[in-house]
Amino acid sequence: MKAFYPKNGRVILHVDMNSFFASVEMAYDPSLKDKPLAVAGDEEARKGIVVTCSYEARKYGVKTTMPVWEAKKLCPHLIIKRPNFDRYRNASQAMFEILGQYSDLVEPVSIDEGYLDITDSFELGSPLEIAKDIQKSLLNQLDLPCSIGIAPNKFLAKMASDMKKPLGITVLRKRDIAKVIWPLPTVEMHGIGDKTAAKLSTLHIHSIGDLAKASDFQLKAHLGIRGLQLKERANGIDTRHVDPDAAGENKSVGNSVTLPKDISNQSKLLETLESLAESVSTRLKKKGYVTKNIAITIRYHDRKTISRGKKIINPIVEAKDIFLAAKTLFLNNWKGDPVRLLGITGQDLLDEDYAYEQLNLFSYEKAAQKEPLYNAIDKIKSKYGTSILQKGSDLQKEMKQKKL
DNA sequence: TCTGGGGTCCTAGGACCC
DNA sequence: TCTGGGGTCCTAGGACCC
Repeated sequence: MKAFYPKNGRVILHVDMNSFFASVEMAYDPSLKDKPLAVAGDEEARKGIVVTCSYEARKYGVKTTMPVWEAKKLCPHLIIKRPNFDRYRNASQAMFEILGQYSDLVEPVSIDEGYLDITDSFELGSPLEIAKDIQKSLLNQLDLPCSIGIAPNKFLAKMASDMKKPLGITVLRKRDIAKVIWPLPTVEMHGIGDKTAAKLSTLHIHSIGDLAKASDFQLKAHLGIRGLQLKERANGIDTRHVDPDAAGENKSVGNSVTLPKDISNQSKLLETLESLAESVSTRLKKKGYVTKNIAITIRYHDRKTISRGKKIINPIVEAKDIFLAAKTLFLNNWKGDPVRLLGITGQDLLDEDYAYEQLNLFSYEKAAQKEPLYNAIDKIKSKYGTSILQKGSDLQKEMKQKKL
């Protein structure tokens, strides 16, 4: 096991829960076990899409994102369950608690997968022993199956966890890359989707091995710097660290709904925006953010989707403020066509604590007590008025200019 | 009979400034 | 007639992932 890995190298696990939502439903109701099960939304409300399905259902060709009517055609006795996200979040939390017992370096990637850096967990056993133990714990304690990849970096660990499902454990060493990874078509690579695969095809790059040997010049010309990064990955190079703090911070918070029917009635659409503003506000508050940028999404009858956003000087979080911003954007951009989906997203998030600090820092009372720094602030205050919280960033700029 | 909802990252063009 | 070149910020869209 010492030979497993070069000095100064790392041992990274990628833990990927198998058909997570369906597995959680089965753990919750064991009578569903060994049956073809799909978690999907309501067809009547135009949300009839398979979100996840059991391996039993996959045998019939049922796949994620497949419309329910199509899935039922392939598998007439398919059992459909509505998604229950609270249930999945709870299961996810329990899962990460278990992972945390094996390393301090756990990075959640999504609700059902995460990376562990177990380089310093050698006292718990060899990497393979640790992986087996994790898999067993998740199965025994939560009744949830997973696949695990073991590799010297994140990319290879991710590729490895994909290779045996369900309940697989795959070790992928650098020296295995040419034999195991290179024969795969490019679209199998994490980070390459249909569009990029098609583009690569026109360059006569079909397998991951082709990509690994492709010319930098050509890749850069057609895919930009991303092309060069993909080539590195294809060669098994990935220097990203497992960062336990990476998750938990949001860059944006948004909600969207597909309407049960296309709507062109303005007041009905505004009602929808209002309720979206409510949920975005609630979620921002729960996560402790305020936002400086509101964007709306409109999808039309023909699925053409546009987004329109606007930076806001004064950070907001209240539903009425979010609604006002969204409403303005909507009325400025909507020409009356039937709408299929509406969404609101807060991007450019700011910690509410930070915003609160700004309030304290610039509050008149505190400022007045401190000389001479705050004399200048006083002047700025009289210029900007009393809504200090909102003007925090402007004040900061001005203070910077005055070298305060 | 089609085609959800939550995100992240990257790019390209225009405005604006020096 | 001719009309630089960076740098930054903002906006919109696209690709990808689960």
